[in-house]
Amino acid sequence: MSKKGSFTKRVLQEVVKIPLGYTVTYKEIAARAGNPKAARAVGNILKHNRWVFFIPCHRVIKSSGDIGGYALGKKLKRELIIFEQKIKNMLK
DNA sequence: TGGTTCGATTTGA
DNA sequence: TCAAATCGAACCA
Repeated sequence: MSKKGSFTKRVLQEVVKIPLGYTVTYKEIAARAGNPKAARAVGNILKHNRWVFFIPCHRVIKSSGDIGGYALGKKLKRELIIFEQKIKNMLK
C-alpha cells in the first residue's frame, strides 16, 4: 500500500501528451502506461489525481466511443471535446 | 498499518 | 445482455 505505483504517473504522463482535439480511450492510456487491463484504474486515477488541473481528463473516453465520465461533469467533458475538435478543424 | 470495496472500463459468452 | 477480470485509491478498524 505504500507503493505510489509508477503506473499512476505513467498514465498521467501519457494523458498530458494527448494532442489538441484528439481523444484517447482508457484502454489506450492503460496500454501506453504498460497495463492494458488497467483501463478502470485509469479512470480511477484521473478521478483522484492531484494534477487534475494539468491533465486533460476530458480527452480520455471509453473504447465504445461514448463519454465515460468526468470529475467536473460529463456534460462539460462533451462540450470540451467538441470545442477542441472545432479548434482542430479550424487549424486544419 | 492492513484488509476490503468501489469506480469515469473492458472483454468474453 | 450479463458477469468476471483487473489496477489504483479511498475507507474503516
